[in-house]
Order: sequence, then structure tokens, then C-alpha cells
Amino acid sequence: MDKQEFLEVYRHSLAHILAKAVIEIYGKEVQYAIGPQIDDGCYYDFLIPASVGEADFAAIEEKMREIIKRREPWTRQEVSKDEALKLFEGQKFKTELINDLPEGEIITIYKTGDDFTDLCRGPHVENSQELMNVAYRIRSVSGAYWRGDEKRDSLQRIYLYAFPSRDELKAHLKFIQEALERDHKKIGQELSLFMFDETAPGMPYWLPRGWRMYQELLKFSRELQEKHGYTEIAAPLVNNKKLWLISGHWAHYLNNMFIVPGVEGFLRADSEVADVYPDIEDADAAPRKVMLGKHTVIYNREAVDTMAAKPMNCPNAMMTYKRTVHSYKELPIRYSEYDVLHRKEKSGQMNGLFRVQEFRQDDDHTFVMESQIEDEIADIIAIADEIYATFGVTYRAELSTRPDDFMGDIEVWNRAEAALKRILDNKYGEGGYEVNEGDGAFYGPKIDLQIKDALGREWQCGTIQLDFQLPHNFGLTYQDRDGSMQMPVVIHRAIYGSLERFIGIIIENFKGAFPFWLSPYQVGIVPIRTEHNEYAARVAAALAEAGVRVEVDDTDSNMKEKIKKYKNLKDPYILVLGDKEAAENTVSVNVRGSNKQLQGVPLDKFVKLCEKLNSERSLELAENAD
RNA sequence: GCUGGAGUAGCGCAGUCGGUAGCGCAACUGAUUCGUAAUCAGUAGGUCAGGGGUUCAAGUCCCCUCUCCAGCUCCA
Repeated sequence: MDKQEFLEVYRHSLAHILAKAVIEIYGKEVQYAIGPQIDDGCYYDFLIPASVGEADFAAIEEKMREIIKRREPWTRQEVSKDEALKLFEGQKFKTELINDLPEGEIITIYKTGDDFTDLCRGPHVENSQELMNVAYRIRSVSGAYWRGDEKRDSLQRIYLYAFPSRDELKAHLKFIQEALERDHKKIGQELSLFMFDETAPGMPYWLPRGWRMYQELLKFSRELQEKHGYTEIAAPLVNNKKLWLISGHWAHYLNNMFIVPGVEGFLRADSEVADVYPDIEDADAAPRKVMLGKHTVIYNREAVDTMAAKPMNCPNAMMTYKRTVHSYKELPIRYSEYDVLHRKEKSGQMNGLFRVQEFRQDDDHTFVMESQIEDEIADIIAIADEIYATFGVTYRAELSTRPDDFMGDIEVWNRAEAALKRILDNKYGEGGYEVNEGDGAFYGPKIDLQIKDALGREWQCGTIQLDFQLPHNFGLTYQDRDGSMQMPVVIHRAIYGSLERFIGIIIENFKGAFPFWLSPYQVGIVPIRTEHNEYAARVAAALAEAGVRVEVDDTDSNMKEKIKKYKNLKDPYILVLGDKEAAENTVSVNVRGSNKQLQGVPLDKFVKLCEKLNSERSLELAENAD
């Protein structure tokens, strides 16, 4: 048995032990659902008459230990559907699972001791004593729906960390701790990068330090895209619903849009209003008539002047394309935009910068002829390569192909998918990327790029999507060589994805110690005494002149406090300036992440070093000025 | 939206049985003028998330709302 199999077997088995322990503690009325293994352990879903909290963890862990110590044998049995139903009588989730199994299928059950039976495919340990040495700990308890369906039973899910040895469990707990320390919300607060307020849920305020970083990301993207023939546009943030009717958002995305009622949309209701739906979620609820008080103001979402904040840039890009007629000679046309988007999320969906209601994407819509798809996408991937490499992250590509409810011409789909496969085969080798069959959008196939951060966690950022639908909805055309009017294909693409989410990721990736080019302030200057402020100002001016972001603490607090302040803010270089430096026109440099100090570095040399780090967007800080 | 937790000074937190709102850092004032991660002393700072209720009395108990967090579900 290899290690992976071993992990699966004992994590699976531990889930059974967990269920047995919970039943022994909370009684036979516990309904147990399913208990799969996961990356770092396993979980089990229960319907328990009591609410399980942290205070109960120790008791459950102790009970599990006690059960393992009984050294009970595990026995596998094959039973018929009827026998299985009888065995799990009163267990509604198990009953449902059994009923869903195809007729005639052999059902396997596992007994742990003679008082606990679970429906399971196995395999499992032969005897509980095999679990004596494994290390486990209850991680947490949280809510989960039966079969992930929010309309069904809400269960208590108990998570377990489980590892083959104590050391491995310890290492994992350390990893979790590390991830916690990297939390971008915590670092964002410490480094004054961004903030939130309850008056604008899920909409970040970018503070001066964070906004500098944001601008650097934009600058990098713009520079690179300029080289690749992109042209930037900016478009209305709020558009009349007529636009959303054409794009299809009014029909398919309305619940995620912030509606802006126009003047016409306001009604003064002095009397009865018909067709008021008591519950917007419940389509079956009968509309009622409601008597509103005099002068109550309501608004009508369907009024002609109703508008909505844009959740996506695509419709405006389509409008921009449509402004004039286009020749095949002009294609590809690449409209990039960084406009602010708003997407209304259900409460509870927000999470720091990872999930917000207001954000910007490094978005682009490229209009191409079908024959240009392959070259264009290869070029997009080249951009992605350069961007991700600059942040020191690696990535993995995934191709999603035609779903069942696809729209458009199947021949076009087939050619497009073949083109995407050719690109990916070329770039990553056959099998060097994942294929998710049937996972594409209804309007076209797509390539997703998953990046991997310093802790090995994966994030979906980049996406490249072909679209045959919007050009159709907006009636886009170009005139081909033979004079006929053809429909272009649209490529939607983003590399950072959302700037907000990407910044959240790199905050955690770098733990707030950003590369020089990205740091909010790149150099912090500490004059030793106030009499050195004048020289400090000269140094700062020289650096600023060279495009270096520099901050000076010219207060009269002592130098140790000043150094500490800039260290806590993770400025890459801290310059300490006193008599010696002023006399020699040099700087003494503290390099972030090292205790080394570079004494007596000539000022012009240091300026050159900073310029070099900036122009190369270097990941590493130089530890000497040569 | 669902389950569970949380919201007290700018930040991090304490606040016991319901009985005058606390600590550390930061800020401000003064002294100190300092060579590599916290100088000393003093001062100020509060609608205890918001609203309602119980009570002689509410940060504390009850109800509603908002926001955040851990998950679920959904997503870039």
C-alpha cells in the first residue's frame, strides 16, 4: 500500500470512528449522513439534536480514543438493497443514499465492533488497533447542507485533521498557523493598505499605501499590453437596462446587479398596489395587493429610465466595436479596460479582498476572425507567463469544453476547441493541462489559469474565454476580403482576474514583504537627529527624482523608534543618515529581511540600484550596491 | 441566503453575580538630541455596532437590524 492509499484508508476509517463517537455521546437519534476524507483529514455530516461547539471537542476526541482502544474488528459485508434499507431503518440520509443506488448493485457495509454499521465502499482498516498511532484533532464544526442543497437539511459538519504521525499533524498545524499570519486582512490593516466600512460592504477603501501598489499593478499591465497591441478604453459605469436586455444580463444576472432607479422609476403610491410578491425567492408565492401609506415612494425596476451599475465590461466593449464598420484588415481589435465593476453578493459571501462587491479587472475584449483565434490566444498566454513570473508564482492551465446547453454552431465549437487544444499541447505538452469536459460557458470554451502561491495554495486568476454569443446579440460584423459581412469572435480575457483579489493573494504570498517595485514605499529615511533633516531631504529628493517612492521621518523622535516604524511597515530599504553620511554624501542601508547593514554607500550608487530594481521589476532585494 | 462565532478608544484586547468604562500600543504636551527593532513623565480620547425591551439600575439579560469572521452554497 503506498502512502496515498494508506492516508485514504485510515482517514476514511477515522470518519467512521468519529461517527461512532458522536452517536455514543449524543444518542441513537443522531442522523449520520456522509463522511469523506479530504486533503488534511476528513469530516462527517450529522443531524444532532444538540449544537456541537468547541467546548465539546475534547469529549469527542476522548471518546474516539476510547473507541480505538477497544481494538474492535472491522467486518465487511455485502447486502441486498432490502437488507440495507432494513439495517438503516430510521436513518433518513442513509435510506436516501441506498434508494439512489442502481437496482441490483451490490451494497457494502462496514461494521466497527458489533454496534456500529456504516454504508461504505471501503476499504478500511481490519481492526481499530491499526489506528492507534495516527494523530488526529477536531478542526472545527460548521454548517453544511445535505447534498449541498440549501433547501434541504442543514447539518453539522465536524472536521478532523488526520495524519499518520504526531509530527505530521504538528507540521500541518504549523502550516495553518503560517497561513493565518499571512492573512491579507490582518496585513492590510498593519500596513495601512486598505480598509472597509459597514456603509459600503464589500467595497474596499484603498489607502495611500495600498493605492500605490494598485497603481503599480495597473502600470505593469498597461506597459505590457501596450507592447502587445492593446488599446485601452473607458466606458460608462452605469447603463440603462436596454443595454442589459441586449447583453442578456437583465435576464441572467439581475440578482447580482446594483439597480439605479431613474426619476421615472419612482412612483408615489397613495393607494393600493397590486402584484406585490411577499417573497422574492419563492416563485410559487401568490402576489398580493398591498395598501401603501400616502406618499410612500416605491420604485419600478422596469421603468424606461432604470439603470444598473455594470457587473462586467463586455456590453460596453461591444458597443465600442459597433460604433463604426470594420474591415477584416483591422482585426484583431483589442479593447482593454480597468473600469470599476459592481456585483451584488448575497450576504455572507464576502471575504476581505478575495470576494468583494466592487472591483476592477484587467479586462480585455479582443475581436478576431476565427482564423486568428490560435495566434491571439498564444499571445495572451505569453502575457500571462510574463505577469505571473514577475510575481514569482507558477500556474496551471485548465481547458473547459462544450457544455450540453451550448449555443451556436457545433462546427465552430469543434474548430475553436481544436485550436485551444493545439495551443495548450504546444505550450504545456499533451496532458500538461487539465481538461474539464462540458464545463465551458454556454457561449464558448475557455481556458482558466490557476496560480500557486508560496504556501502551495491554488487560486483561479486568469481566464481566457471565447464568445460566440455576444457578437450575435449585438449584431457585430466585419467586412471580409470577398465583401461579405461576417461575425467576429470575441475573446474575453483577464490575467490578474480582479485586481482586488490578486492583491489579496500577493499580500499573502509575500506576507506583506513586497518586491521593491511593488512596495508602497520603497525607501524609508531615518535622520539620526533633526540636524540631519536637511541632508535627509536632499537624499529623498534625489531618489524621488529617479522615480523612487520614498518617505522621511523628520520628527524629533529617536532613531530607534523611526527604524522600528519602517521595519514594521516592511519598507525594502531603510536609510540611516547622520554626520558621517552627510559629510561623505553616502547612505547607510538596512536591507529588509537581513540584519546586514551596508555602510557608506555612495548616494548616486544607491539611486542607480533602486532604478535598476524598478526597471527590472526584480523579485529580490540586492544585498549589496554593486 | 444557511449554520456557528464576534463587534468595547485609531489599533490589539480585558471587563466576574446587572451596580460610576479599563490595559497596552498609537496620539497630544513637556523633558531627552540619541549610530541601527520600543527614552522618561504627564494629558486627552467612549452613543460599549444601531434600534427596541426587561429592570431602581444594562457593555453585561431578551428581541430586531447591520457589519465582520469560520464554514456551506455561489463566484473573479
